[in-house]
Amino acid sequence: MRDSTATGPVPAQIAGRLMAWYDRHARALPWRVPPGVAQRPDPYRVWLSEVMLQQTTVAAVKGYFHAFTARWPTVQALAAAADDDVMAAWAGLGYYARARNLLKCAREVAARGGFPDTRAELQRLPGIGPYTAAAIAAIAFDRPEAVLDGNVERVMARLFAVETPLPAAKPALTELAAALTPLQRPGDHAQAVMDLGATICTPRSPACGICPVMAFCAARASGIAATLPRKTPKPAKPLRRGIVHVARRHDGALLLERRPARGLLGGMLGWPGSAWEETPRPAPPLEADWHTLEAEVRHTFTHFHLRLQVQVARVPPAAQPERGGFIARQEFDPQGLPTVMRKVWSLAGPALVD
DNA sequence: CAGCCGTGGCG
DNA sequence: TCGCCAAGGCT
Repeated sequence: MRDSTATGPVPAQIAGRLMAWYDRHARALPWRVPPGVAQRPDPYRVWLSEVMLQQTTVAAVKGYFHAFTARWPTVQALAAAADDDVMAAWAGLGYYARARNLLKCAREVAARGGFPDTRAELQRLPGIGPYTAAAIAAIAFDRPEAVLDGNVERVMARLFAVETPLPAAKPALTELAAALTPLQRPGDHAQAVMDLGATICTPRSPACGICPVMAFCAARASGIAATLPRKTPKPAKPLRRGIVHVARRHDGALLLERRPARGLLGGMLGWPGSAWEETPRPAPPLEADWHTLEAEVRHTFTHFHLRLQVQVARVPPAAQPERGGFIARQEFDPQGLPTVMRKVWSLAGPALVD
């Protein structure tokens, strides 16, 4: 539902310019039906791509999208997948709550016989918030819903010279985006604004000279385009430290532990170790002759920097760990680990070679 | 509702 | 090297 439409002369002109530009310059993307093709995209592929694209770049998503759609071509297939297989397939993409919610959502959708086709119903599903619900409704079901993501926020802030910093400006930007959304081809309009933000109206050094709506842009007119949108400064990231333990049994098996379902790296496999805090206390998963590696692993999460000390040990076949379990060398695939754990393996693996 | 939640690329 | 940023959602 919108409280306004693109009926005013200026919004209609802007939307028209955007659509004409999109018809000529739309990027070819694996989940996208090109403009002008009279065919609705598969809601499953729209949903999957939109969830993967949450706070994630197109380049990072492409490979995962191909892997998922090849292995699970339908929402029914994904709904029937094993949890651990989906988590391992998602490994490296980040924000692992998305993968957990993806499975929950797939199972709800499969059980009800398909995706709902309205924004309100879509938003009741796990992992689908205001943005994703609007995007699926507009792109897959041709509903005139306005999407508001980081790209749209930036384009609206500049077009209409909104100087209020985010997140306070969000309601105003939402209204502007809704006022610009046309009743015809709302899905293409949404993708046009996002494409514009991704390729021309970029965060730094926007290419205003080739922008299809330059003539309408208030920020461009006053020379402040590159300074918008304003944002309230974020606090600095603190440094946390940790100690991880990589145990290799004589038969090659490796000691791994599945992390708690919620929280950081929730539900993912990892190496056992200490908590990550200012001054961690060692927490070896079993008694062994631990050897500390010289190099540390450095990694940055959303809200803190991490430095990990890595300890390795070879342990006898009868070793009984207090936490985690041994995984046979042949079943171990570092690609199924989150990136920080892959970094640990890249140091520990060579140190444990026979 | 503000804090939590990954990762990689870029300037 | 470092901070910013990306097709946000959950609690």
